[in-house]
Amino acid sequence: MAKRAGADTPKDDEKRYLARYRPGDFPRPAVTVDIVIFTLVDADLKVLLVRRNEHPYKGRWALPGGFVRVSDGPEQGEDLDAAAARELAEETGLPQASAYLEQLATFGKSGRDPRMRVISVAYYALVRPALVPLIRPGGDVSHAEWHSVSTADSLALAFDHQDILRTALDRIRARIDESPIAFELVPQSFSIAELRAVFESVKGAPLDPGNFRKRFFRMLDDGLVEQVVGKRITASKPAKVYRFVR
Amino acid sequence: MAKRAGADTPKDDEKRYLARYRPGDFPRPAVTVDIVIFTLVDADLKVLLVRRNEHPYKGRWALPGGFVRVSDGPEQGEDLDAAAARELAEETGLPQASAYLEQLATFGKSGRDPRMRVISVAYYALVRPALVPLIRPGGDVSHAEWHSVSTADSLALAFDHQDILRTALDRIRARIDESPIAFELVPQSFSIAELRAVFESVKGAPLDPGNFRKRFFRMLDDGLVEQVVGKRITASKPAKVYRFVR
DNA sequence: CCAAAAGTGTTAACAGTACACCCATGG
DNA sequence: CCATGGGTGTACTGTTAACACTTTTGG
Repeated sequence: MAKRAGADTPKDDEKRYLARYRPGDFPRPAVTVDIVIFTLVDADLKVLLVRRNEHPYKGRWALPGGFVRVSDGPEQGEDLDAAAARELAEETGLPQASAYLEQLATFGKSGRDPRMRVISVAYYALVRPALVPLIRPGGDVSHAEWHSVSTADSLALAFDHQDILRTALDRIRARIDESPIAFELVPQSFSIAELRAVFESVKGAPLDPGNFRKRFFRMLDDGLVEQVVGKRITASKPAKVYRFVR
Repeated sequence: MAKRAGADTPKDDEKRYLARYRPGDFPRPAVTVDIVIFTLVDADLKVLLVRRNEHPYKGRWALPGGFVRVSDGPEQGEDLDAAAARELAEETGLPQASAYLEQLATFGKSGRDPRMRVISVAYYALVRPALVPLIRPGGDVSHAEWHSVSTADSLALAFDHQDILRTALDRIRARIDESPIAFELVPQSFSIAELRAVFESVKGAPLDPGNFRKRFFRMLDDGLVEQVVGKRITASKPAKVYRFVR
């Protein structure tokens, strides 16, 4: 292992190896991102679906999604998260980073797309109700529509999108009690009742207003939320409004 | 839309479309599965790492893994879960389905493999301590070794495997309180103290024996575990043994 | 007998649930 | 003035955490 003049350093060795390297000709799957986009309209949890106007599953409702742009060159293409953010922006017309976006799971059963082997990395997104009117379906989408999650179950979605939707629902139902995702479905400032409506819609069950209030005040004590000036006009007594901290 | 004789049914339409379809020549990423294999040795949580003997990251420790076998033909290749199970079996020499295996997350940052664009679907596996002596690293693995998770943090793993390992640790630490994965790291029949050791190793903190016992008895009441005949010989008073139900 | 770990019991604090009730407001 | 929903209080229950204690074994 003595060093010869002009000999290999480990770095040289690696450089030569990588320069010689040619991506193998093993077959590769196509990789897509599919996004389960949720919002709340009239205290009802909705998911954005697009109608397919090409085979397979022509005419069926499907989750918005698209291919991940990659390359084997020195620029290897977009990150997975970036691909999801781009698809979300393209399909909704919303500006980048205006919605909460998180990876859900990856679906790669053979045969899930009859055309070719496709592996889909699924994400879920939460869009504030205030942004919903801004949504202008763009890109290659012919027709996008909000569906109530309760009716979307009986809709015979394309591919395995039923599985993906169910997984996303399970995920947000489990996560809403543990993480602050509920604040992604209310306006920047909100009343306690509005936040409760988010929980009720996601959980699909009514909550006791008094008990929820106590739970909310613990969040206040913990500094998770703080009161802001203003009142929310309701059908009865006006309510105080709060905002999520950081 | 009137039906002509011998005209297109929607099915014919779809068949013709699919027959004409040729997978696009869009570049595709390589897709691998990487597995974070955990076990418990002497009440210490271990992870199985392999030493790379090729560039890039030659000489570094890495998670076991390999390419997903796919094709665009009518047989599209193995499911993702099957690929993970196969890799697990190949790398450890254990029979199929002898360990708990679950998808973790998908890692697809551009540049994570300098050779080409690689998207890795990560899984984690839990291997019962009793099976550890049976492990005979096979396949393309030159050298595999159990590392304590505490020391593996400071090991400069290959690729982004440090991220993957940390994600796996976060996952099992969160899941051990919510799901019965703890029983996957203990012999078929076990004492309360042995189960407690699993929790302590995963959480990385000691638990009060008395309080853990009460928690365990709730599991007994719920029918989650049941007592079996026999006793566990310990350094002191022999302990009753139990098994996980279903 | 002694150390060690199995096994038992007690207490306080806290979170979740059910439910009764008051209060301010718009109609 | 009354229905509505915001806002408040209370009693009960179950869970968790801290900790003191007894019992049974091996050495």
